[in-house]
Amino acid sequence: MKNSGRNSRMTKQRRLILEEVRRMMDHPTADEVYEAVRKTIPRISLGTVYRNLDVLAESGEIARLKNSGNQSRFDGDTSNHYHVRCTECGRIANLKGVDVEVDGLQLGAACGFEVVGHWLEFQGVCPACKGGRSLFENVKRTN
Amino acid sequence: MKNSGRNSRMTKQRRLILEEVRRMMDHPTADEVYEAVRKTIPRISLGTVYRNLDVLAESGEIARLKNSGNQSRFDGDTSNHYHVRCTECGRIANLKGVDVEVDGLQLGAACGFEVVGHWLEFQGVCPACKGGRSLFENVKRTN
DNA sequence: ATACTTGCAAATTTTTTGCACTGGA
DNA sequence: TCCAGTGCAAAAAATTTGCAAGTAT
Repeated sequence: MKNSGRNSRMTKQRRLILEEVRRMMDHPTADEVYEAVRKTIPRISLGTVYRNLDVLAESGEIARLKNSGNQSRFDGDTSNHYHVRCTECGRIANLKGVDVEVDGLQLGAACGFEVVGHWLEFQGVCPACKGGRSLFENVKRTN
Repeated sequence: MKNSGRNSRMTKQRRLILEEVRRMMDHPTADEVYEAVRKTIPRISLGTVYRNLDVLAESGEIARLKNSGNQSRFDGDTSNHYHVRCTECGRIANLKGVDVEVDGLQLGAACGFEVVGHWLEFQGVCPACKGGRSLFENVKRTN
């Protein structure tokens, strides 16, 4: 909806932000992206990061994750996959090789909407949070 | 996690907030709930509304919806159902009678998490946004 | 050259919190 | 009675925006 009909320019800020979001596999927040890109462009502003994350999400080059908190998280991997979120620490992991068949027409008949997509996310307890004595105690915890 | 092991009291503010969220079928934001309860308790504070929405969501009496924007929305209907969100106007509708079978163990094996639940939401275009000339032109638009 | 983009700062929006007082169980 | 809950106000957190200067195309 934003930026419609206009040209967009690949500035070095935008390119770096895109690269960083793609490199960071932990679904970073805007602030985490800001901290990351600052290492390369120290004078970049947080506003620029927000503006570019919006543009990139709008154009589909990155994905904005849904969340029940108040901080957006982004994913540089836009290939078809779902996520699992740890209910204990909030960590998000990718879940590939799983898909849900959606009969859009049937759903549309049920609700009156023209269904164009869906969002599926799982909740669970990650290996690190399952307990110190588990088989997964060697998994690094980031918080 | 919050309020664990302690007593909670059903004050008239908390009861009213719960009633209003249950009555409002349009998945209101905290501010919309505030405006609604103010008609009955004019001196209630926004902080109280936030605190109670948190408590009620924590105890499972209402649900906090996931979203990709920056304002939490709540649902007073905690029965098992999914949502459809309009990509044009943001309106959210309930979708009952649809369910997804989740093989938690198989998923767990795929990602290492102990899967305990899931969130599924559909995106679509609502009747009112499908266009003025559609069969749905008589559906009320709220924005 | 044009107009999209940036850095900076200020402003907005949304949510949280400290504190003294109140009231539910 | 007693401590969770409230109103109020201030603060914090998250995001957006106005503007003059910079830069991709």
